[in-house]
Amino acid sequence: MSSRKPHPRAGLDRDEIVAEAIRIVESEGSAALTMRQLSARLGVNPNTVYWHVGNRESLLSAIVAQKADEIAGVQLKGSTPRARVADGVHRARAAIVESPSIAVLASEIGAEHLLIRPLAVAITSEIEAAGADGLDAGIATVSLLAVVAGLTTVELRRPQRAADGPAPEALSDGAWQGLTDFDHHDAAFDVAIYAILDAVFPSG
Amino acid sequence: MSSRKPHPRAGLDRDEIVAEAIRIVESEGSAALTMRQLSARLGVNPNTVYWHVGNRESLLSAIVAQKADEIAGVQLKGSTPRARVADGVHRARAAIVESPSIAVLASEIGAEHLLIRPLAVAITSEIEAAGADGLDAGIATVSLLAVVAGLTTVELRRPQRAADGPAPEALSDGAWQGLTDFDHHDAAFDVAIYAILDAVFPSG
DNA sequence: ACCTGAACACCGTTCAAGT
DNA sequence: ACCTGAACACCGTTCAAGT
Repeated sequence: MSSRKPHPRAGLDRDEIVAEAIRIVESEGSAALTMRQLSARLGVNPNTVYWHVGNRESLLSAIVAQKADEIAGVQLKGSTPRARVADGVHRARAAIVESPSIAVLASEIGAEHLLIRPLAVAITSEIEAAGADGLDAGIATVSLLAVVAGLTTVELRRPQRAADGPAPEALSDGAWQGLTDFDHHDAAFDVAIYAILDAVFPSG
Repeated sequence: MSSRKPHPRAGLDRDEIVAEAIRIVESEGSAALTMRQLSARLGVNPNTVYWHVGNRESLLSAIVAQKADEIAGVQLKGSTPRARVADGVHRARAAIVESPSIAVLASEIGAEHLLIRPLAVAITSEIEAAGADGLDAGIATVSLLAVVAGLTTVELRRPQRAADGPAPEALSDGAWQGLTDFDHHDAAFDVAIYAILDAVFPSG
C-alpha cells in the first residue's frame, strides 16, 4: 500500500498512447476520446500526452493511419486481376464494418482517403497490370472506392437511422425496403462493384 | 448614443436562428458554429438559442434537413427514366460540391443520408416506374447514391490533401494522377454511375 | 411565451518549472 | 529527454428567475 507520489518517469511511448486511444474509441466512441480522459487512463498528466503526440488532431490521424495499414496489409486473393480487385474492395468493406468507430472517426476528421489509400494503390496496380491505361486504372479505382466509402459511411450510423419514418406514398413497400433496410446493402454493394468491374474488365 | 439595456424581447424565431447558423457554417466552417458564437452574432443570450432550437445536435440536423430540401426541390429533367435518374445524381453531386461546408457538417454528424434521402425517393420511384421490381429499384438507388456520397466525401477535404506525397513505385505516373487528381473525379463519377445505369436499364 | 444571469462540469492548449 | 502544476480561453448545458 505504498503510494506516496507516482513515478517521476512514466516510461510512456507514442505507440502505447495511440493503442490506448484506439481502445477508448472502439469501446466508447470517438467523442469519449479527450486528451484529459486519455491521460487519466494512462495515469499521467495531460501534458505528457501532448509531449508525445503533439495535439489531438495528429493523434486522430495516427489512429486512422494505423487502421489503414491493417486494411492494406493483406495479399489480395484470386486467380485473375478482376477477382483480386473484387477481393480487395470486399476486404475494405469488411474491415470498415468491423471497426465502425474508427471509420466514423475517420469521417469526422475527413480522413477517409487516408483509411483507404494503401489499398487504393494495390488495386490500381492490379488493374494497370491487367493491361489498362494508367490514368484509366486510377480513375476506375476511385470509382470503386467511392462505393466502399459511400456505402459504409451511410451504413455506419445504424442506431441513428431506425426512426426514419414510414414509406412515402410515391414508393412501394419493396422499394422502401431496398432503400432503407441494411440487409440489402451487401446486394447494393455488389450491384455497383460488379457493374464497374464489368466496365473495367470487359472480357469477364 | 442611448443604449441603457438591450431589448427585453428579441423577437427571434427558429428559422432566423437556423439561417444565421448556415451563414456561419458557410463562411467560417462547422467548427466555428458554437452556441455561444451564434447567440453573440444574434445579439442574444445563449439560452435564447437553446429555448428555440433545443440543443446543438438538433440545430445541426435542422441545417442539414434544409439543405436536403433544396437539393430535392427540383424536377428531374430528361425524356427517359434513365436520363432523369442520371440528371438526379448529377444534380446531387453538384449541390454538394456547391455547399461543401454543409456537406462536411453532414458527414461530421453522420447525417449524409438525411442530405440525400428526399432525392433518393425521387430516383427510386423513377426506376420503379420504368418497370423494375421495387426492391431492385431501392437497391439500385442505394448503389447510385453511395457513389455520390463516397466521391464527394473524399473530395470535400481538398485543402487537407495537397501534401500527400509522390507516386509509390508500384504505380505509373498516370495511374497516380487518376487516383489523386481531382480533375478526374467527374470522370470517375461517370464511370461508376453509367456502369450502374447500364445494369439497371439494360436497353440503353 | 420568451428571455436573461449565474453557474456547473467540462474541453484543448500553453507556459514555466522540475529532474 | 520526459514529465508535472497551474492557468488561459474557451465549450455545451441547466437552473432559477424575470416580464
